[in-house]
Amino acid sequence: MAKLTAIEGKEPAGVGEQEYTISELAAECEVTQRAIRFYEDQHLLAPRRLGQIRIFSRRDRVRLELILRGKRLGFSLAAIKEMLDLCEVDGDHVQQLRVALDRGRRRIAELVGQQQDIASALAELRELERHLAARLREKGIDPEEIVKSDAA
Amino acid sequence: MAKLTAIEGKEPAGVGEQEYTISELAAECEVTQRAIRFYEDQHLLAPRRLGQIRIFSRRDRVRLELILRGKRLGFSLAAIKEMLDLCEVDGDHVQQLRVALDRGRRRIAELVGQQQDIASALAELRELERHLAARLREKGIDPEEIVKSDAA
DNA sequence: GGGCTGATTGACGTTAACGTTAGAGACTTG
DNA sequence: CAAGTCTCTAACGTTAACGTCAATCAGCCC
Repeated sequence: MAKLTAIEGKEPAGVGEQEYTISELAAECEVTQRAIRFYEDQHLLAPRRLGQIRIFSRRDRVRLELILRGKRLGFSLAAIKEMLDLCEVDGDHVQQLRVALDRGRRRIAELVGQQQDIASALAELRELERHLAARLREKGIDPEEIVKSDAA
Repeated sequence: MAKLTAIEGKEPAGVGEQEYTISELAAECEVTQRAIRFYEDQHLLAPRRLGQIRIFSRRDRVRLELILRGKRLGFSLAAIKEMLDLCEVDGDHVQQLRVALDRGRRRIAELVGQQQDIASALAELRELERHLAARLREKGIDPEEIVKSDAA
């Protein structure tokens, strides 16, 4: 496990400040190491280094989890990066706060638009569903009857 | 306009059944010709041919518009194709109807999931918005004040 | 019959977000 | 000390949905 043992050795004994190797982080967050390295490449993560080896802090882990959440929400990495950077505007520069607020609002507007699009798509699909179910009933067949070979 | 003139010549005089060349269709639907050819390549469209030249019917145009709508809704071309094919299950083969119904329901489930994801993303973003706005007010600044350079 | 326009078929280029070898250190263990 | 494990960088491969030439062919105009 490389130098990690050495590191953990340096720390008194226990959890101290909880750090992770890339494999640990990958396992716990259920991503590949490749993905993690890629995020670092794209400056979404910036773990500290111990020689060559990456050491991830709790903060790094939180960031990664935010990244993954963003992905599940369908955001691009670029967008996620923007939002993360945006969240870290904790300086008291008014201009920065304003820009952040503005971007956030734009994204809200985008999402509201998407919501509406999805809603209308759902309406159409449900219409289609009713149509198909009706046609099956016409043929004296129960639409709820389970069809076999239903696996992934 | 190549053979088109010849074709229109064959038709009595006017609109007859309204057909389009690829450039006309592209212009009216605001897509590139390349995209249209690509959709044909992927079997999402199948215009008739007059020699080499593609001739699009009203039905083709409707299909294209559905494709574009699907795209706006974030569906992949594969998914769109599936749905289009699905909508055209007008044969009375029970098995087909059932499969179509099943797929439709799965997609509905997916979309409902997306809706929820977006809803929670929106909740977070609105939370962030409140936070930022509050911090600006703390500094005695009106969050609604318009920021310049607001263009695209 | 030379040129312009518009259509067609390749076929390579592009972006995003990683996957997948490949080769090479670093460290532990038998 | 050799094997095994974990890590690193480098770099090419992949999918989706077209963009962007390039070369060609067909018809119309003067």
